[in-house]
This record gives sequence, structure tokens and C-alpha cells, in this order.
Amino acid sequence: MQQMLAALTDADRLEVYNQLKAEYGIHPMEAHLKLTSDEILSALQKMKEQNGMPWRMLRGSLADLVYGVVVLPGLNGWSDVSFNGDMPYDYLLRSDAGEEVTVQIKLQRSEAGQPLEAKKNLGKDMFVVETQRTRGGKKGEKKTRPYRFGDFDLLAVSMFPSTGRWETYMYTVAKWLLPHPSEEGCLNTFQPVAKTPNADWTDSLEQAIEWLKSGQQKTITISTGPPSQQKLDL
DNA sequence: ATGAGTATAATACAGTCGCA
DNA sequence: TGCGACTGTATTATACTCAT
Repeated sequence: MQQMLAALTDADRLEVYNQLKAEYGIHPMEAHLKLTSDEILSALQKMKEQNGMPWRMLRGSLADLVYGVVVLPGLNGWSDVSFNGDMPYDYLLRSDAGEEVTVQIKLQRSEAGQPLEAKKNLGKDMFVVETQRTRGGKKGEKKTRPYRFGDFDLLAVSMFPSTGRWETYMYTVAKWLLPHPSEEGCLNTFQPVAKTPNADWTDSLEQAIEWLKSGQQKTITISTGPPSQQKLDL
């Protein structure tokens, strides 16, 4: 077969490619949008070059959606419960025993295309995640841009910006996150994320669920690293 | 009851401003 | 002047209010 193809002219090879693609390769999304995959990808390329909101949004949505496709199917004893309506969490998981856990997915914060390193107020050798909604609204007098403690159980941070792999996430218990200094009951806008698993952050969803079920109360630590470097910057 | 208009939700990074 | 906090941005869908 390879020899057969190699014997064809370039024009014929393209013809074969196009015919086979028409026969087998139409993704439902291509049919739905009435665009070829190449046209869709070219449009996305343009979106990336504009580097505006739509591109950022797409990346954030990918971190969310890929989670349901790549991570959750491998989780034993829990199922991904679909729901409708606007919820402050992205996933609702239900165990075989009927326990429910909610998960909010966020993309690790980048700046100028590079993973953002925490400044000293968020700790040394930490990455950053932004725990506020993209746009703000108001419900009465209350701002709806920040998340509130209790909005979701676990925070999953997609580490794609630093690992280059969509299937890598770091988890912590939402109640352990830093509180906002002025907005009562809200999460701080920025949170430090450990680069490697520690007592606050884990790369295992099962571990995070255990932490949650343990009911342990604490706040994530700002500083990591060897004790010699744990001196507080006062 | 229905249409118009408004508010708010979801998605992340960049720009600006105030303060030390 | 550099850090950190805050706000602005594109887009679409839906829910709600208010007037006819």
C-alpha cells in the first residue's frame, strides 16, 4: 500500500487524501459547522494571533473540558454527574456510596506566555492560580466576581502552562485556600500553587477527596522549601 | 401574555494606577 | 520604579424585569 501511494504523483496523492477524508474523516463538528477541520484550525490560529479574550477563554475552557475527557473516566468509584444551570463548580462527582464532591477547574496563571511565579507575598517557588471569575457582576450589593468559601469542595488547577501536558492537575481543598482580605467569606484573588505535591497540594484527585473527607481545617502555607528558607518576610 | 431591554453568567490574561 | 491590587476586555446565552 505504501509503495502504491509512493508511486502516485503529488496531485494524485492529494486527490486520494481528499477522497478518503471525505469518506471517513468528517468529524461531527465539521459537519455541524460546515467547515473543514483545516478551516476550523486556521480560524483558531487567527484567534491565537489576536491573543485576546476568545483565545484565553478557549484555553480556560479546554482545561475544564479536557478534565472530563482525560481525568474523570479513570476515577474508580465515582461518576461524573451532569447538571444544568450555572453553578460555581465545573464538575459534580458522585461516589458509589452516594457522596457528592464538587470541583472547580482553573488554568494555572500565565503572563507573557510563561507560567507566573509567585511573588514573595504568595511564597517562594510557587506558581499562581487566579481564583476569581473572569467578569464581575452584582447580585444586589454583593459582588459576584469572587468565589465564596463553600462554592465548591475541591480546586483543580490545570498545570498545562508549566508542564505542557493537559492531563496534569494540582488539587487542594477549597476551604484551605487563602481568604480575601476585604471581601467577607470570599477567596483571595490569587492563590499560590505548589510546583510539586506537598501537604497542601496533591496531583491525585483521590488524595484530594480524602483530604476533603478528613474534615481537616487549615489554610495553605505561603512558603515552601527547606527550613532555612522558611523565614517569613516581615 | 409577550416583547423589549437589561443584567448576569461562563471562560484568563493584560494594562493601569496607587503606594511605598 | 517595582509590586500588588484592581479593572477591563469579547462573546454568547439565558433569566429576569417591566411595560404594553
